[in-house]
Amino acid sequence: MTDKNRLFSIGRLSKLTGVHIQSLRYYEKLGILTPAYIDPQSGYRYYTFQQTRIVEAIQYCADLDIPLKQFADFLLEQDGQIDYARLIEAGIRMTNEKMARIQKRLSFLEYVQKEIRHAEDCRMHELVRHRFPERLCWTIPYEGNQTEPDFHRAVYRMISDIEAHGLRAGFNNGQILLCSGQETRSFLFIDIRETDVPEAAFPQLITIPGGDYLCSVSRESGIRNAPAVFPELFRQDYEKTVVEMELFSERFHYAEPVFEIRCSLPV
Amino acid sequence: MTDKNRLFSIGRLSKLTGVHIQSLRYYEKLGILTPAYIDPQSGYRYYTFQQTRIVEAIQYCADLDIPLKQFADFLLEQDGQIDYARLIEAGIRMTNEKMARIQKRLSFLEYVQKEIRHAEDCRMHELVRHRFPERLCWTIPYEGNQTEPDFHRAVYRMISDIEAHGLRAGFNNGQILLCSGQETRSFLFIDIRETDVPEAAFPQLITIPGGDYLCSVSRESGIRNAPAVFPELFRQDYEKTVVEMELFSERFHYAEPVFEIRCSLPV
DNA sequence: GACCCTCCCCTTAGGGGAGGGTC
DNA sequence: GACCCTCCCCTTAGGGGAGGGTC
Repeated sequence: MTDKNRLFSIGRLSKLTGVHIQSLRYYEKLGILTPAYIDPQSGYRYYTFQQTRIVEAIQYCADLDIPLKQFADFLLEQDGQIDYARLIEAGIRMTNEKMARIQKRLSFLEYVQKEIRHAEDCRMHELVRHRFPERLCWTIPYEGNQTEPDFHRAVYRMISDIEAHGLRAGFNNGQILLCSGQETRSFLFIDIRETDVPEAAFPQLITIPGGDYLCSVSRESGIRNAPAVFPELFRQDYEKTVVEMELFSERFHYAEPVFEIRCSLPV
Repeated sequence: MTDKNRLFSIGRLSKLTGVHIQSLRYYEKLGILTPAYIDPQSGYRYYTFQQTRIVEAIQYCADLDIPLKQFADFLLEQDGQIDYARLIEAGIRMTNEKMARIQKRLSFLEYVQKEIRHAEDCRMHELVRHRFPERLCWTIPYEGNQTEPDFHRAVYRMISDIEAHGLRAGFNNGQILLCSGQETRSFLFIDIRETDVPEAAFPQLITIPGGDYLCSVSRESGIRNAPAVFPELFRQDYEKTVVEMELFSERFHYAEPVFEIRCSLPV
């Protein structure tokens, strides 16, 4: 009935397209590639040369992580036609979106890499000068240091607060000291992931100013020792921001955290 | 024995990190996130605050499609440490590779989109002038047209030949006519995917020259009619390349293919 | 002898329960 | 009452067979 000279067996189609035989059978199962003819005796599948196009198109989808079931949307009503224009259009759109997502992750990785290099730097030298961007943080008043049992309870409470206010906690947390004249206020902080929240939205939000800081490493947590760590800076009278965080580390054991203390320089 | 105040239940860790409880249990199963403490009575899992870092790192891997089992490679021998430097380095490398792959696919999609637009153009107008890049093709001498049963057999033979010579067939195939003076040679062709193969590598390889072509659409295959399709060009005496291919189509049914015939213009 | 068939089990990174103890 | 436990079954796009007919 059918001119088998013009048809290809599944193995030949596989060779033609470079797609595995099992995949072709799987496409049939999904209903997106029906053989042109199936021998009723042997069950052998036969395909037309033109069906190579459909196989290619399916490959694009798989490559682009378009779910194959969705591929049926690109087959026009009349049997066998592919709406290439829409398929390609969707493909280009999804590819661009994916590129943007990956680009974002890449920037993040590069940011963390910078953090690591800074940490290395801090361990190598007594005092390191480094420029930091400003950072929006959620805070609560806190005295004491980061090794007391209270610290974890307070951090957990802050996280709950942040979530309760519809924000998301970031990766950085620690203590801040805001020193202006005789007055010194001490806080715990966690940075906020959203960048488009205005500082004025909640009274708990504080912006840690960007700019140059002097950094020093310590095995012990104690932000109140800042004047002893940075005597020259504390001899000068200006509004200081002091930050203490656990040092980003790929070297030291978590059970023995290392702390970094930073003090803003006069502008 | 353990100070539970400093530990987080699985639900709290889940909230802290934004990772599902099931995922955390799955990570334990894989051996990449062992709870700091498991209550022997209840089986409840407890985690330290520091383990949030490990969860984050696992998330980077999952995001980057790094197999999670491989994540163990980034945990240093001494329990609990993450080799962030290597992890980030691998992450950046893999991300860049992925970007390159996606970029390649995007260029391909854009190429196909151009093909579609050209096809549209051809259907709208009697004659279309279009510039094509040169293309390396595998050929065999062939008379007759693309609707004869011989055509498919010949195409299949060509594909086998191409594979046998270690090359890969591309998506374009059809007929070429090389007209120089009185002499006219007729071939079947399939384009070659590799771009760095020299034409001289095999006698079957022919480069279809790039440049401006006049294009016309026909419901029937018949490259030998070229003089009737392009009478003005055939009145002029220059070396012509005539190409006939199935028109790239998202409109017409495969059972009724449409053909495009192209003739190179004088330089 | 190479090709093709139909089962059937396995992979990754979890998601969605059911049924039953625990904080 | 909210939280956590252990099974158990399901997902995508196939890969790798076993055992048995077909070109």
